[in-house]
Amino acid sequence: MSNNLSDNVCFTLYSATNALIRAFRPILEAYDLTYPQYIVMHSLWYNNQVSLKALSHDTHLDSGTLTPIVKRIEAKGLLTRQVSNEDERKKVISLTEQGMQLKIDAEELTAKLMARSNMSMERIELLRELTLELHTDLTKTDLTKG
Amino acid sequence: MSNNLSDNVCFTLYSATNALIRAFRPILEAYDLTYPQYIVMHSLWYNNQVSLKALSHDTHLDSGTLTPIVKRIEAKGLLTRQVSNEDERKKVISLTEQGMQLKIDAEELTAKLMARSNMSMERIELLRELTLELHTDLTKTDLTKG
DNA sequence: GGAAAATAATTTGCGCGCAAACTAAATTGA
DNA sequence: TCAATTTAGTTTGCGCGCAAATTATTTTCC
Repeated sequence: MSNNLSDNVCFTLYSATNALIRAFRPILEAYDLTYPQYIVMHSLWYNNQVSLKALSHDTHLDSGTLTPIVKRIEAKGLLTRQVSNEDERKKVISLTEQGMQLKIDAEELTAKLMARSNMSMERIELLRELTLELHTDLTKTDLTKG
Repeated sequence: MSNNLSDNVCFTLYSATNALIRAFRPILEAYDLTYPQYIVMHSLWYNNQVSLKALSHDTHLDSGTLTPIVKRIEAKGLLTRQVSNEDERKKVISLTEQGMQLKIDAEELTAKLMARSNMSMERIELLRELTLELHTDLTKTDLTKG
């Protein structure tokens, strides 16, 4: 007998994510990055010189989304895209010196943001586990069996 | 010492939401609605004849986002927008007969989707509470005090 | 070896999400 | 009263997110 949007987990998840990205924006603006661009940089800081496909797998962003994001980061001079020698379909995405130097202590940045919420570490960790579980389940059942 | 994106609650939240909207898409396509459009309809099904501002408050979507969404739903013939008599700045958004008839048993639709995950009811409810808490905290601390 | 299928990345089109600028109407207050 | 301020909604510009179509390269397998 739910008649309230906030009774709906899809809606609360959706709203919380929008609020989180919104709260992240001014923090990331200091680094001239959007949140998806930050995700890509974060991925590369720990896994440099990868193909777009590998980056797509790690960031959970599809190639059609990723191509323009990577191009924009390239335009800022933080990475380069070169055709692979072994396989000319592939592009090797590599951080520039500037891109490596931008490496932000990622945990600190997240911690800084999450400190704005009054949630305990335990509840934040619980949220992380639940959303990870949901994502895994939803992408597993993409066999359109439902 | 996190070096993995999935260790980051922001990322897991972001990915889970994208996956959820993606999974919702084919289900909502049968009703010719996007997820944000569905949110607006859901709000109106339980709270008809409201201003854009009231709709904005209920859906957590800002007016600049809402105006084009509402216009698109209007184009489908599911609602009307009329200038208010009392206050000519305001618009009264009202469901049409067709819009009311579209009313989907909202809980069933969400349940149908969440059934695709293997999460228990308890964990889904926990996720709802945590995301609701996070949203509340983040919008409360928008006093740019951080 | 070469046609067919698979794979990697790009492009196109559309609908958000939102900050910022704008228009128009209502309210405030000297 | 009427100028200044506030409020409601729209518009603009930009960056996603993604499905679908496209291009180019590689692999498969006869």
